[in-house]
Amino acid sequence: MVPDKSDLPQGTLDLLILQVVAAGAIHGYGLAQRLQLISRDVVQVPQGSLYPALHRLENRGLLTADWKMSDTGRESKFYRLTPKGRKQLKAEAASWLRLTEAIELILKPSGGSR
Amino acid sequence: MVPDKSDLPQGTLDLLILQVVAAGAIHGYGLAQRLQLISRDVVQVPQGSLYPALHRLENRGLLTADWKMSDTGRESKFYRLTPKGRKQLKAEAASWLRLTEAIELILKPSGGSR
DNA sequence: CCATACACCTCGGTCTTCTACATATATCGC
DNA sequence: GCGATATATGTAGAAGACCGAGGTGTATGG
Repeated sequence: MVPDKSDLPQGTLDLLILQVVAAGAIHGYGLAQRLQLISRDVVQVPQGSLYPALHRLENRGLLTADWKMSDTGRESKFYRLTPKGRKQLKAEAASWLRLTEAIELILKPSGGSR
Repeated sequence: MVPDKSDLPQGTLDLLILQVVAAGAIHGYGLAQRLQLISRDVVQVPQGSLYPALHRLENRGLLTADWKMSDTGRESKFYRLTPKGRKQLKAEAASWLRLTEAIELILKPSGGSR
């Protein structure tokens, strides 16, 4: 029994999507499964969050998509990173790291500078 | 020159406030300064986020406040944790840890189980 | 007396996220 | 053949968090 699924803070979903898509073209449904698998059920993306997020990223020019047959014989939309998306992924990953380190400083009091 | 201030993902502000208040009664203005100091300018809480957040936490019964003189001679509202707030802090800190670990798994591909 | 730092507050817009609903195809068991 | 389930996509509406901009007032230093 996994503790509980935690809702994602805003912005992090974009980062996770970009990261998974960076590993290879994938369709939305599979992406959600993959996130859940890798995170050991901690990250569970509801469809009502997933698809709007994908459309946002596509509209912002970070992803491109084309319809193909999935290996189950159904039509699905495969997403790939654009160069702009790759750049954005880099920026967001760095930003995430900077933020988590800062929060770590606050959560674990140590050398509280002065 | 610090890279750039990053906007806080929703929910994390509550966690940070609870954590700082847990270290001792403090007023809003000082709390914002303290967060900025400890995080080395990464976390900068605008007042338009700060005060609504404090009111939310107070309404939810996680904080209590009373007016006192600050050491500069002005009236200010000093916040303290309630028992409920302490419990909530624990829960949110654990949740944050679980989430960051899960995201780490996604961001740094390694043993991607199967 | 004026600017700055301290200290509080609200309003309105923007954005994300989630719940719920809606649609369609392939496959498996019966 | 038929119904249930898994696959796969999507929209609509509501809730909520965050932030920019604005507003109030006091103390202090020049």
